[in-house]
Amino acid sequence: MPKRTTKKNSTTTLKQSKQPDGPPERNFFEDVWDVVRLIPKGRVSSYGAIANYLGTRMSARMVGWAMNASFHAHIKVPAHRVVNRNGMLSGKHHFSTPTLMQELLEKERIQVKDDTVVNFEKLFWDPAKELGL
DNA sequence: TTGTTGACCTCTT
DNA sequence: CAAGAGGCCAACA
Repeated sequence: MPKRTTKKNSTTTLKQSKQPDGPPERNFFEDVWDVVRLIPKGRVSSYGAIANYLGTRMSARMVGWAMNASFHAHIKVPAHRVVNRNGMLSGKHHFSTPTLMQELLEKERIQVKDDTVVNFEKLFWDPAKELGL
C-alpha cells in the first residue's frame, strides 16, 4: 500500500456546511456528548475510542474540543469519565478545579493515582465494543 | 478574511 | 527506546 499522500486538498474548500433548512443540531459535538453520556458509572473511556466509534479515529482531537464545549452545552456531560489513551487525566486542568476531575472519579469508585486511572484497561469502556459498533 | 491553537492519536525516523 | 511530524475539525485572535 502506498503511503497516504497527505497532500491535503487545498481545493476542497468545503461548503458552508451550514444547511439553512437542515437540522443544525447535528454536529460532531453532540454525537460525542451522546456517547460520553452513555458511559456507565464507574467506567472510563478515551478520546480515541469515541472518535473511532464515530468513524474518524483521527478526529480524536475534536473529541477533546467537544468536551470543552460540553461545559457550554445545556446537557450534563460526564467529561471526567473521558481520559486519554494512557488513562491520564489530561483535561483535569480544564475543570472548575484541577482536582475536581479526580474527585468525581473517586466518587465513582474509580481509583486515581498520579493523575492516572488505576486499572484503566479494566475500567475502559469502548463504545464500539459495548454498543456493538 | 487568514492563521494559530487545542482535554489527541498514530506512524515514521 | 525517544523524539518528531502529520492529520482531523472547530473556535478564537
